[in-house]
Amino acid sequence: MSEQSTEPRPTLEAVAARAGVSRATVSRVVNGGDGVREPLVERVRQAVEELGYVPNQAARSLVTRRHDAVAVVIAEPETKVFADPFFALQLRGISKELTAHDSQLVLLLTEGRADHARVGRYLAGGHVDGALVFSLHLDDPLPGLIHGVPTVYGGRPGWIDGSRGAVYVDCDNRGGAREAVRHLVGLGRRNIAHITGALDQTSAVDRLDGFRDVMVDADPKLIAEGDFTPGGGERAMRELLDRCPDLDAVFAANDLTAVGAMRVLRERGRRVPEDVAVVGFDDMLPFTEQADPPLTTVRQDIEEMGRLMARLLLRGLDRTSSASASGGLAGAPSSVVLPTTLVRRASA
Amino acid sequence: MSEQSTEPRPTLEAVAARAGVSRATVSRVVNGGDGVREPLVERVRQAVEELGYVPNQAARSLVTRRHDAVAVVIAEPETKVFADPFFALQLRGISKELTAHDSQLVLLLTEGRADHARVGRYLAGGHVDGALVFSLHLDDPLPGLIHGVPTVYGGRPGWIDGSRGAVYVDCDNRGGAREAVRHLVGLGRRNIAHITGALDQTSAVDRLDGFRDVMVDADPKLIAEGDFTPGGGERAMRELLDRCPDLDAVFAANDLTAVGAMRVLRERGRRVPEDVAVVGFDDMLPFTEQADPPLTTVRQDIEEMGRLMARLLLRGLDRTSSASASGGLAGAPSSVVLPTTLVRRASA
DNA sequence: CGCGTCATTGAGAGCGCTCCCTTTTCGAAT
DNA sequence: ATTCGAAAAGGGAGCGCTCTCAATGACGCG
Repeated sequence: MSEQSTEPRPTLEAVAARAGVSRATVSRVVNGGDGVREPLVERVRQAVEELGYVPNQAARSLVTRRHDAVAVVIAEPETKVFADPFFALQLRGISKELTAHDSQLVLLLTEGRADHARVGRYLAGGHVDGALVFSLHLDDPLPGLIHGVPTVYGGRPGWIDGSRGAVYVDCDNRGGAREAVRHLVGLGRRNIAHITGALDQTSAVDRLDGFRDVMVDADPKLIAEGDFTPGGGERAMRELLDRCPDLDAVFAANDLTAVGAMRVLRERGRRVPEDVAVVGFDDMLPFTEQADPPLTTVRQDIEEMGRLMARLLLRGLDRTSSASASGGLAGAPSSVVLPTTLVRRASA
Repeated sequence: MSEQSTEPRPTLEAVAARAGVSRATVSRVVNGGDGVREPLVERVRQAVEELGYVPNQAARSLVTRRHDAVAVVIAEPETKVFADPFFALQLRGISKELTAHDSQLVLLLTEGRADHARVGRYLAGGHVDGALVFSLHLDDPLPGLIHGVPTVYGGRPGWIDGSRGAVYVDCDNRGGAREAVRHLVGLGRRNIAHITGALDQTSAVDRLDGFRDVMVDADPKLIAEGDFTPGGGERAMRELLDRCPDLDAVFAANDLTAVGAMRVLRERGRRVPEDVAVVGFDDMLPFTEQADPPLTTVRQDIEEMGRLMARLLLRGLDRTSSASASGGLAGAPSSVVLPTTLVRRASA
C-alpha cells in the first residue's frame, strides 16, 4: 500500500495568510473569483499553487449542503445479467456527463431486499445530490424508499400511474419492436415468433406490446418467455420450435436472447436466415456484429441514454437551487424517450 | 424528478433534546453506544427512530478525517474493452466487500491524459480513504499522481522495480498460462501458437512468459500480438495461419481473443478441436460455456479478486488508524496472487 | 470640496459532528 | 456514614469552509 502522507493539507486559512488576504477572498477566488480585483486574484492563485491547496469537500458540503456527487443505483439481483455490457456503457455515459459537471459518481450495487433498505437509508441520508436508478423490476420497493432525493430512472418505471412526476430516460421499446417485426413481415415471413425479456421489466413488456401491435392476432403459441439471457433464449427457442415447427422468424427481446436462440436453431438444423430469420434488440457490440450470422437488430444508443440521464438530473438540481431565487421559472425536466433504428445485417 | 423535501433533517442536537440527554451522549450511542447505560441507550435509540435521524456524513468527515468511501479508478482508454464483463465482475466483488464495511464506492472512469490529472487531483484532495486502481498500462502516469492515498492495484503494476511497496491483487497469469500450454502439449499438439494480449499490460506479458516457459524454443512465428479483443484475436489468427499453416493449437491470452480466433479458424475451414485446439483465459461466462465449441480455458475468480482488493485496502486503512496507537504492530498488507484452474471443455 | 454610491475586502458566525476534559453519579470500601 | 474512584454524562472547542454583513476605499456628482 502506498504510504500515507502525514503532513496536514493546507487550509483556506493558510492560503489566505500566504497571499496576505482574508479567508473570504481566497474563498471567492477558489469559487470563480467574481468580484475580486485582478492583482489579488493572481496572488491568491499563486498561493494556492505553491501550497498545493485543495478545498476540503466535507467542510464545503457542511455549509453548502451540496455534495457534487450523484448516486447510481443498479438493482440487479441476478449476477448473470451483469455479464452484459449494458451497464458498463450506461456508466460510461453517465460518468462523462458527471465529470463535465465536476460531480462524482457513487456506485450502489444491490442484490436482495436487505440491500434495498441500505440504499434507501443512504439516499435519504442526503449524502448525494441526486440519484440515477436502474433496472427496476415491477415490484421493486426502492422507489418507495427514496424520499426527497431528486431521481432519474433508467428505463420507464413500472408503477401503475406511469407519471407521478417520475422522470426517466428510455428508448422507444415499443416502436423499435414494431419496426423489427414489420421488417420481418416485409421479408415475407408469416409465422413470426417472439421471445420476450424478463416480463417484470417494462422494457420487456413494451417490446412485447410492440410485437403485438403488428402481429395483431398472433397465435399465443408463438410467444415464449425469456429473461434477456442467452440461456433463456435457448430455452424459449426450444419451446417455440416444439410448439410451432413451422415458424419462419423470431424477434428476440434482446441480442443476448437472439444469440441463444440462434444457437438452438443451428442445433436443430435450421438455417438463419434462410429457414428462420432472427432479429434482436440493443445492437450490443461486439455480440451482434460478430454473431454468426451477424445479427439484424434494433439499435438504441445506450451510452447516450446514460449521458442523458445524468444531464437531466443535473439540470433538475440546478433548477432546485435556482428555483427559490428565480421563482421556479425553469420547468422541471421531463422524461425522454430516445428513438431506435433498425440495423440490417445478415440474420434477417 | 421526485420532489425535493424541504423540511430540514434532524441534527444530533434535536435527537439529544428529544431524548433529554446531551449531544455527546447521542453521539456515543450512534457510534456504538459504549459507555452509555442501557436505559439511556434505549431512550436515544427511540428518539433517533422517531425523528428519522441520519448522521451528516460531511460534518462527521470534517472532524474524523475519514470518509468511509473508496475510489475505484478504471483507467481504460479503449471503450471497446468495456464490452467485456471483467470490470462488472470486479466491481461486484468490490461492492460487496465495501458494503460489508459500510464504505461507499466512488467510481472514477478515465479515458485520456486529461482525465488522469483530474483523478490525481481528486485522490490527492483527500475525498476518499483509499483507492483501488485498475488496468494500468505500462506507461500510465497515474501512480505518480497518487500521493499519500492508500492504494491497491488490480493486476500487477508494471513499473520496473516490481515492489516499491505497491500492493496488488492478481491471478497467477504465468502459472495459468503454463498449465494451459502444458495441457495442449499433453494433447499431443506440437505446433502451438500464442495470441498475446495487449502487451502494455502486465497480465499479457505474464501470460506470454508462461507460454514461453513451456515452449522454450518456440518459433517466434508462432506468436502473434493481440489486444484482448475478439477483433484482435481475428487479426492475429489470420497472421498466424498465414505464417504457419501447420499449427495445431492456439493458446489465446483471453477468452474474447479465443472467440475471435475460433471464428477465423471456422472461416478457414479448420475444425476445433480436431484440427486446431484452442485454449482461452479468464473463463468468462457465458462466453466460454456458450462458445461453439465450448471453450477450454484458464479460470480466474474475478469477483474474488475484487473482493480481495477491497479487503486488503480496508485492512490497510485500519492499520493506518491503529498504527499510531498500537505502535504500528500490524504488518502492512501485502500483495496476493490467486491461483488459477484449467477448465476443460470441448475446444481443447 | 464634501458626500453619497458602489465595488472590494474583511470579520465573524455558524454548518453538524466528534472528542477532550470537566462535572456528576453511583457503588464499593473504609 | 463518609470518602474515594471509576464510570457515565455533559460542556465546549473547533474541524475548514461559505456567506452575510459591516468596513473600507475609490469615484463621481452636486
